[in-house]
Amino acid sequence: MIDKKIGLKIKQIREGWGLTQIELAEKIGVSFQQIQKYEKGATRISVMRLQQLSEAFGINIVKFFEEKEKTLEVSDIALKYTPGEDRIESFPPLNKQEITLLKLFRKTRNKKVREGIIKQLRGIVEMENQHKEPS
Amino acid sequence: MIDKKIGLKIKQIREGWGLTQIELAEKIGVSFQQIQKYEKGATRISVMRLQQLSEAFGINIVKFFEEKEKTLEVSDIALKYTPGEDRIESFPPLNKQEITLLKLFRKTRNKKVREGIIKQLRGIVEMENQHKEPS
DNA sequence: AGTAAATACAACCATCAGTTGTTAGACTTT
DNA sequence: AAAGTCTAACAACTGATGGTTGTATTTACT
Repeated sequence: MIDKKIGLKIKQIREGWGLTQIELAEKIGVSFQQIQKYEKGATRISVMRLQQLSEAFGINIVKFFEEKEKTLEVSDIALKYTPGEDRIESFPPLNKQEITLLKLFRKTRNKKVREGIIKQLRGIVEMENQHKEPS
Repeated sequence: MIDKKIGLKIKQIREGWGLTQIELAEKIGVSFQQIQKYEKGATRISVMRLQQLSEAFGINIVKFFEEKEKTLEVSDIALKYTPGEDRIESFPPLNKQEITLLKLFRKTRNKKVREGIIKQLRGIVEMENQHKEPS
């Protein structure tokens, strides 16, 4: 019962952080299938694991026990986001540049443009990696 | 490590409540020897057990994680990720596309690239607006 | 100092946390 | 649209350990 709640919380935070199960698993040193079990509440989570998870996420461990979502203070940034799309509750802390990026990204209502930007970024990242360490 | 801390906490609270290991054990349905292991930190404590213990004691589960009397609070959120930069905690939830964007954006270590992307986006947005409603 | 309690220590056992393997779906690329 | 890649779900297996029982100390009260 409680493991299910915690598991859901883990999943929410992980997705909010933009991590895959695999990435998270590597961070705390278990298989990604085991992460799945945690998220599903299929196995009992030990306090130790919770501790590791909280470190991986960079949050305080008690966050896992907060019942309802500590509502997010949206006010300060105030930009319209399409309220109908599926959104993820928890998210990584953003710096100012990233916020600027997101605000602009959300301003353009052109789907093609957004996809193009992402594709472009993907190409750049790939290029950087190839340049740095050719496997 | 953490199990030892928690175990000590359990012992302290139990003694504070004036319970014997046997009494506590009966309350949560394990042998008193197992309680000993918890208190010594000899076995990993599961979140479920902690939950049961918190109910037996009639306290909130997060009490087990309080370091000292000092209440540690929200401030310690995730600054370890990029120490130095100032980060903002709250932001409207991100959808999947936006998370993809952020992940890519963070992958590129090149400052010029990031600035370029933003500049480009800014231009696009401006163009869109002019095209739609010429003042 | 005897005995009844609470706690500590040890050895064993059965479960289940964690592994590997496979499959299915969601996106990208050609 | 087919092929390749990445992510997540599902299954079967196994070793570690959570949990048990048994015995030995310690503590405390008469």
